[in-house]
Amino acid sequence: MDYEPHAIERKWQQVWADADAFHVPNPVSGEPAPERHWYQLEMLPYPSANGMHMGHVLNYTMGDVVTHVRRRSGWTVVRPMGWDAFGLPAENAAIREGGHPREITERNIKTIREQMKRLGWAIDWDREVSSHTPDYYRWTQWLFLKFFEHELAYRKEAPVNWCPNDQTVIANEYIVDGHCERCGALVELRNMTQWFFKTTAYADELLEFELPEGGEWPERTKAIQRNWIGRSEGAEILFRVDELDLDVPVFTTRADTLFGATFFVVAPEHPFVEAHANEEAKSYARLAGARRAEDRAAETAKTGVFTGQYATNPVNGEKLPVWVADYVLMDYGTGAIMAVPAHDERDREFAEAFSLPIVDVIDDDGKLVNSNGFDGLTAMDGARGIVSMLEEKGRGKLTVSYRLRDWSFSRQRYWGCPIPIVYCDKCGVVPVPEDQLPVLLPEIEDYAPKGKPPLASNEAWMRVPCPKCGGEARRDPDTMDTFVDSSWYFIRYVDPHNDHAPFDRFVTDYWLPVNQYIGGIDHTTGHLLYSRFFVKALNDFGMLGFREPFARLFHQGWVQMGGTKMSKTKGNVAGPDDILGEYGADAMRLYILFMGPAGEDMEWTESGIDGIVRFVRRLWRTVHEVVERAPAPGVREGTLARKANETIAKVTDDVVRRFRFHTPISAVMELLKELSAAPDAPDARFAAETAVSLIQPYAPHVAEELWGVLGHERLWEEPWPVADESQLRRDTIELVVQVNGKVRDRMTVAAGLPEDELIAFARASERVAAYLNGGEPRNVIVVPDKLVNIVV
RNA sequence: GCGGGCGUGGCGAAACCUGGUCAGACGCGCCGGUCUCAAAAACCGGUGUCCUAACGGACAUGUGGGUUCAAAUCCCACCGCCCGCACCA
Repeated sequence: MDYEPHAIERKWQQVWADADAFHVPNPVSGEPAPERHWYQLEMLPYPSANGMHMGHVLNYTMGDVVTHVRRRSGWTVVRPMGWDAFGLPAENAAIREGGHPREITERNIKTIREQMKRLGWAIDWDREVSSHTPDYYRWTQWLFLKFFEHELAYRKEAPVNWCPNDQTVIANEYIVDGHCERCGALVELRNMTQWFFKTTAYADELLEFELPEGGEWPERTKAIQRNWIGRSEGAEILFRVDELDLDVPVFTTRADTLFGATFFVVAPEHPFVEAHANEEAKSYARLAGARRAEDRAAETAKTGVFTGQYATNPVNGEKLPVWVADYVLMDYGTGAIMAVPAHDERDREFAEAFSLPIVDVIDDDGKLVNSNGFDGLTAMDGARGIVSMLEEKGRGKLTVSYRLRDWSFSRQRYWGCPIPIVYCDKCGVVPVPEDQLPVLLPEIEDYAPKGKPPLASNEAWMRVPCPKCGGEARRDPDTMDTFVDSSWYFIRYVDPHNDHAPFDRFVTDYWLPVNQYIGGIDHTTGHLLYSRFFVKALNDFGMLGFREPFARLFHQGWVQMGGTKMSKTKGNVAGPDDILGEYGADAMRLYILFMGPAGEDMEWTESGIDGIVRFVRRLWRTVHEVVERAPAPGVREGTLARKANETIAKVTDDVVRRFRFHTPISAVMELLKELSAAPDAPDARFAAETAVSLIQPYAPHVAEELWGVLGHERLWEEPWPVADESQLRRDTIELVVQVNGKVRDRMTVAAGLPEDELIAFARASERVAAYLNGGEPRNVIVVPDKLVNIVV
C-alpha cells in the first residue's frame, strides 16, 4: 500500500473529532482533580485576510508537539485557541472594499480555522473564543468597570497623532517619517481626553518577575521590559523663581553636579511657559509642542528660546536663565531640568549653541570641585550630601522616576470593544451598570472617521438615558485598544462558557498560571506587559490567586523571506497551503520544525522539503517491511532496541527539558536508518513501534496509521515511551587513548574496568607507544569508561 | 549612548546546558553508481581544507589571550553581524 497523505490525514482528523480526542473538561468543584495538569498556550492569532503564515505554523506546531508529549506522559493538558478579532485591518478593509468588518473578520476566522484543522493540531475547539463576540466583550467591559472602580482606569488629556488633512486620529503604525501614510500630510499632535490604565501604579512590581514555580523567562525579554519601565533613582529639587514667588521642581540623577547648573530648561508643554514666559517663548513652544517627539528627536541641532524668567539654584543662590527647549520632554521627570553643560552632552550642545556658561564641577578623578563644602567628595557621596542638605531646607528629596507611561487605550475607531461609560451633564462620568452589559457595538454604515470617531455619528446609539439620574446623556464614542481584549483572553480560555462572570475563581486557580507560553518577542512591551499588569490588578481585586500570568515563556524565531520578516507590505508572505496541498500536514509540520532551532530566525525555503518527504515515505515503507518480515513482537533487547531506547531518551529530553524540536527529528531519522537496514531483526518490531510512537507528536496522522499497521490503536492516548535504563547500559565501551590530549588510538574494552586496567590497555597500544618514544609519562588522566590521556 | 544576542563545511545545522571519543550527527545541495532506450523517482556510496599514486599526515569552530592533562564547549578582551530602547536629565 502506498503512502497517501491526504486520505490518511482526512481519516484521522475525523476520528479525533468523533472521539473528542483533545477536549479537556474543567474540574468539578469538590471532586479530586488530577495532579499533573498543564496549560499550554500560544499567542492567539489575528484573523488576517491572508490566512496563516509560516510563523503561525511554526508557533502552533511547537505547541502541538509539547501538548502531545505532555498528554501522553500523563499530564492533563489544556490547549485552547481563539481569535484576536477586533482591530484596524478589518475596519480599513471594510472602508476600502466595502462590507462589514464583522463579516470580513469572520470570513478570515473561518479560513484560518480550516487551515488549523487541516494541520491536525490538538486543539480543544470547545474552548474557542473570539474577542469580537458580545459574550466575550461583555466581560472585557465588565473588567474595565472593575479597573474604573479601583481607579486604575481614568481619563485625562493627552496628545494624539492627528492628520489635519484626513481629519482623523492615526495610529503610530500608519505614520511614515512623520507623515500620514495614506495622504502624506504632516502628522500633528492634538490634545484629546482619553482613557488610560494606570500601569505605572505597578511599575516597581512589573520589574520583579516573581515567576511561579518552574517559571522561566528569557533574559532578553526581561531586559527589554526593564528597559521599557526605565526605573531611575535620583532627586527632585525645587528651583525658585523669585519674581513669581513660584517653585519649579526638576528631576535629576546627577545631584552631585548641582553647583554646575548654569541654566534651566522647561519643556514646550510645561505650564510654566503659557503662564509666565514672554511671547517669543510662547510661540516657540506652541510650534514645538505640536510636533511629535520622534520628529523633534530626529533634528540634531538644539533649538530653544529664553523665557525672560530666572530660577534660583538652591545650593548657591545663583540666578539661572529659564529657557524653553524641545529637547526637554514633558512626560519624563517633571518636564523641567537644571542644565549642567559641563557634565551632560545635551546641555553642552545647547550651551554652545546659545553661548551659555559652562562650569566644571567634577574633576578628572571624579571628585567634586567648585562645589563649596562638597569639594573632594566622590560623585556618589556628593549627591548624597547635597540632597540631604536640601532636604533639611525642604528644597529637595530622593525620588524615583520611570520611563513607563500609563497605557492609553482609547481608540477613535469603530471595530473594537465599546467603552461602557456615559457622560451626563448632571452626573458627569457614569459607568454603565453591570446588568446593562454588554454595551453592544451598533451596526453602522460608514466606518470612515470624519473629524470624529465613527460611533459619534450614530446619534441613535450615542443618546442614552443617564443610568444615575435618567436624564439625557451620551455614550463614549471611542472603542478600546485591542490589547485590552488580549490582556485577559488566556483567563477566559479556561472558563469560556461562563455567562455569569468573566471566569470562575475555582477554575482559574486550577489551570492558571499558564505553564508554557509561546509567542513572538515583538509583544514584549505590549501584550506581555499589559497581561502582567492585568493579572496583578485582578489579583489585587481578589479575582485571581496569582500575580504572574505566564510561568515559562518561549519566543519562536522569525520565519523570514529574503532576509526580512514576512509582511504583507513587503509581499513576502508564505503560507502553508501549497505544502499542505502537495505533501500534506505531516510533512508541513515536520518540515517547519526541522528547519532549525525554533527560537532562532530562519529563512523560509522549500528546498529541504524533499528530505522530509523521503523520511516519511521511508518510515512508511520500513514499518510495512518490518510487519512482514520481523518475528513476533516482544523482543526489546539487541542493537536496534538499544538504539530505540537511546532515541527515546534523546527525544524526550530535547522536547521536555531543552525545548529543542529539530534534533528529535534527526534522532528518529537515525533510528530509522538503522532499522531499515535490518527490518527482520528480532528487535525490529520494537524499534519500529518506538520510531512511530516518537514521531507521533510531529506527524500524528501517519503515525496513527502506522500504529494501526503495527497492530495497535489510539496512539494519541498511548503512554509516552520511557527509556529502559538497563538497555542504555553498555557491556563494552570504546576507550579513547590520548597522548597530550590528542586522540592517538581507540579500542573496544569491557565497561566498568578499574583505572589501572584501562591504563594497562592504553599503554599496550602500539600506536600510543610510537608517540611516547619510550619516555615515561609525566601524568596519566583516566575518565572511567571513556578515555585515558597520557601526558609526556 | 544604554541593554540583549549571535559568529562552526557550498547551505540549514549538530556537538556548547553537563569541557573528553581523529568537530561536522541529521538534512539539503553536489559528485559517482544501480535501475531505465532515456529522463524523473527510488535506492546505494562519497562529500571540511591542504599535501600524497596510495598508506597516511598536517591544519581547521571570527581574532587574540587565559584556565585545564584536555576548550567549539568555561573565563577575559577585541573584531564583525543582528535585535530592542533612546534628546529619558
